[in-house]
Amino acid sequence: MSPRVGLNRASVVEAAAVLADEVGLEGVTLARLSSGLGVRTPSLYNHIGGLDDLRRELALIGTRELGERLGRAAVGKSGDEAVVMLAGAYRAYVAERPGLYAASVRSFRVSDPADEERRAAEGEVLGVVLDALSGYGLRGDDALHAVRGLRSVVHGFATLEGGGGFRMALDPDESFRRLIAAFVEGLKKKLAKK
Amino acid sequence: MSPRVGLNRASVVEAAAVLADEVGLEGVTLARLSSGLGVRTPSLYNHIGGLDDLRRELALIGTRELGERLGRAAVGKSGDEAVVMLAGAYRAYVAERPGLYAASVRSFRVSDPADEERRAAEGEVLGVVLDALSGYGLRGDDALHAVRGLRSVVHGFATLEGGGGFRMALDPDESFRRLIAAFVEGLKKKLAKK
DNA sequence: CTAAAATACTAATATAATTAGTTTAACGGG
DNA sequence: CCCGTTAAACTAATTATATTAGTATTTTAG
Repeated sequence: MSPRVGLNRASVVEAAAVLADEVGLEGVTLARLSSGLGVRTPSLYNHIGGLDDLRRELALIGTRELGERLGRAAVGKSGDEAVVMLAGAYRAYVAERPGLYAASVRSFRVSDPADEERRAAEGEVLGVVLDALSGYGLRGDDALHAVRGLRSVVHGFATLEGGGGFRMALDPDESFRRLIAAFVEGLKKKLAKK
Repeated sequence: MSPRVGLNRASVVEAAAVLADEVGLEGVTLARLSSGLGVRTPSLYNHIGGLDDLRRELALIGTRELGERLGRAAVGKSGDEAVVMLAGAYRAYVAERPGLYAASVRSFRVSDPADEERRAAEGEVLGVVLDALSGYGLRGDDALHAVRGLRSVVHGFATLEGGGGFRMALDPDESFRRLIAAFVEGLKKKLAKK
């Protein structure tokens, strides 16, 4: 139809991100993507290296966006409030951009341990959470255990929720509020003593 | 080569389960499966309805096996000990049969809400966890919120761990121990008062 | 204005799922 | 024991996907 549709790497990746959020990460095929962009499939190879490259880019965007959201949510907060805000922002991001989040979760440590960009992006996220937990006086490994715990809690809840894992009848907001409250409480009690 | 290899539905599904644990759920293709079984791909259709049917079967087995493990882990226990054993058994199952667990997580509520077998299997799991939490005196919605919380915590940790989401340096057993301890502590503190 | 680079294309290959239709082994009733 | 039905394997063909190679054409740079 049209010579020169005007694609570039950024627009292709952005379209893929939208698609991922709409139909799930598994639903992102080059055929579907190219069709939506009004182009034949091989034309995408002028802008991306292939499906793996595209997925890596989605993962990177997902991790970075998550880091930004968390950073903004925690700014100026400390202690329990910081954790609650962080958790809420994390959950909200998973709900808003499920495809990008799913891409970000596939760890580069499996696919390509030498990927420094992804390592750095994850390091950013870790830093934000460590900062938010600084008010509890945790040091070294204690802080890292706490970060793992918080991430597990929120990731677990958000992915089960997004995947339809909860029966509808019970308000998920309330479940989440209680879960975070319990974690915060346990953090203070347990990590103080051990 | 050989007429009558001697397949049946159970043996095909079992081979698929082994494959899923080895190469991941996404790696389970009918081509790979049939090749491993010494048969041409279309022959599998004599035993299963197709890839969707196979995945549903894996999900069902995963949910049921998880339920059995949890039931055995919690038997005779109560209170904190029951929760700790439950959590440990859950995490161990995810580590041992990651493919089956991944299949079980894809909720039937999305793919086929009318699937009564899967609903029942998930109900079994829920029942086991509710029983284990009975010692905390939680009733009705309070108990359901607590189950959601516990499941989120353990699912989150186990899937992040299995997906390579943790940096190697820090002992995951210790992270897990602390997380469950914190959750249990928070459960008592927070769910008593609200 | 022209040469080079970039972008889109067609054509072709390989893998995968699925359906249709065929062959043949196994098994049960006479 | 034989024959016919059933079940389990097969080949062939269709559709969808990713990917590579090679071509044409538009845009851009000098």
